[in-house]
Amino acid sequence: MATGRTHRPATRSRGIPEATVARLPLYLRALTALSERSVPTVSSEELAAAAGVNSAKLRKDFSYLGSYGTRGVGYDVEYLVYQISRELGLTQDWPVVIVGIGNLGAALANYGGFASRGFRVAALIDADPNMAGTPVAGMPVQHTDELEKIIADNGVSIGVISTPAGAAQQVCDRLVAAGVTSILNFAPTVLSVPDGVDVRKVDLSIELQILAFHEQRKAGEEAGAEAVVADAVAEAAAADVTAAGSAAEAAPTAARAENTDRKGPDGDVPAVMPA
Amino acid sequence: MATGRTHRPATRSRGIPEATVARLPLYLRALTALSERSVPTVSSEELAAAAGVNSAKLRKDFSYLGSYGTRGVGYDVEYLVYQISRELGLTQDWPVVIVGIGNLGAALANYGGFASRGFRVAALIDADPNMAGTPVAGMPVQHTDELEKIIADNGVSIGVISTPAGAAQQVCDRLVAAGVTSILNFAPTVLSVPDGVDVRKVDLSIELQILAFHEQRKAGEEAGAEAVVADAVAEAAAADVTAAGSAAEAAPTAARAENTDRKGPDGDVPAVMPA
DNA sequence: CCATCTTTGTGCACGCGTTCACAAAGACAT
DNA sequence: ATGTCTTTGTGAACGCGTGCACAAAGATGG
Repeated sequence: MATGRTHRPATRSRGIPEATVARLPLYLRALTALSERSVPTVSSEELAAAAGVNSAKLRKDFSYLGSYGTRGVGYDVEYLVYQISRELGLTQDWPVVIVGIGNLGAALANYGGFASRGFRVAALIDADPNMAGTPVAGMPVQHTDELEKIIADNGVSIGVISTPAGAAQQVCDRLVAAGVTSILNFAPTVLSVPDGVDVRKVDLSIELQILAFHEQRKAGEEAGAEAVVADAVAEAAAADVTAAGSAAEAAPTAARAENTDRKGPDGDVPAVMPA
Repeated sequence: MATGRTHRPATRSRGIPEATVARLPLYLRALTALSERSVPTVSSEELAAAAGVNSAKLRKDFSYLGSYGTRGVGYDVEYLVYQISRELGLTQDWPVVIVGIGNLGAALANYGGFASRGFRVAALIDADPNMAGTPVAGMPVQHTDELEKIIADNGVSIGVISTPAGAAQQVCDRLVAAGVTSILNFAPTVLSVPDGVDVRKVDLSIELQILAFHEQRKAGEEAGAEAVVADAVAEAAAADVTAAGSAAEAAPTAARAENTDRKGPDGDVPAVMPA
């Protein structure tokens, strides 16, 4: 059992900060695009713009990899592509299994971004016997019973879980027992894994919820609470930060602009509301 | 404002740290599960374990929302569910459009996690005329031409982009022009948006690349790096992952269509091109 | 009503990540 | 060669996030 401990001791990596590692794929993509356009060199400023980050951050990130730039010129695109690929371990071929071939699993199987980056889908696995043999993305789906054998035969160390939440932990346990040490989890569940196994989580609904939070904040700043008329967004250059009266939202009485704006900096206290 | 400008003002949200907001959905999920099991109260320790975080962190997170706990007892599950839902803006209904109904778009349309959390798929939009009318997830796909009208009619403020990379920026521009102010982007591209618009990115291949990095590090550590010393590894079984030439080892039957050399299926060419 | 026990809420310290600003390094022109 | 100009690489400051440790608050039992 042993729940809990799902976190990573992580950052013990050889010098390279976790935040930097997370950005390397971003740089790599931008560099690949430049490479395809036969651009020979690129400055930190240009590359940073293409990757959507700060140039100083980019330079510092690269400094962890070594001094691959030339002052006064910039970075050699091809060379940098190679260095980052090597650092990320993409110069080798990573066999990957996808477990749970529903809509999402099928989407992942068809996703081109994998094959083009050193990943190879070694097998598609599903628990539904009726799916066995069905071709998805030009590859027959195999039954869960074969899981251990598939992993052993292909030397798979990375697994993708796109099953329903209820099956995720069980699948995870089997993957780990079979030798998988890195898992990308799409199921909305917290997975428990032993030390030494990395888990990364992608949760679609969480991302949306975070957006909703900001959206609500934006709407609240500008007008009342309720989703009044879907008014065309006028230039809300108001630029003020009226502390949202979120507490008052319980009583949605149209949009009261007047509504006091006392309380400047401090957070708004819920005040009432019986405990 | 031209292009560029991808940075976000970030934590300008008066009060609740961004990191905390990102965890609220996690707590909410755990609490919902408890609620369904009719658990009346929960301690920070228990809830933290269920959510996979540190209990101190959880308490601090909740402290930003207010003092909703009872010392010596814990938190009232139902009450906390309500408070977090309200804070995240999930007590209202958020109409969402999904643009790009390929494999991934279809998966998103079918994803139950949306409807159960205050999100409602208002429309599915695709540029392919042949898809128009085709039912996906019990809803007819509509053509891109209808985009502006759909957004206006439904008061949509959140858009999901699951198109190929090449079309993403264009779709994004249209969404924003039509009034969308929050975007969840699945296309492997950096989107440029004006201030006031939030963009969150979910990139499948980036996550895998990060895993590959750690995987490589693990393998390298164990094998003793480049040390020439002929170490007699007893448990060499797990080390075979490092074998670089393992590509030919499996050689699955299915011919992998065309080579991935030139242009990746995801086509990450366009990207940015300022000036 | 008091003592004890449980659990929250938070002050504080620490470390990571970000950003600024600038000296060093090299290209390039003269 | 020398000066100028561009761009890298990084020292240092700052801010955010995390986790510890503990006092305050309230429940519970006598």
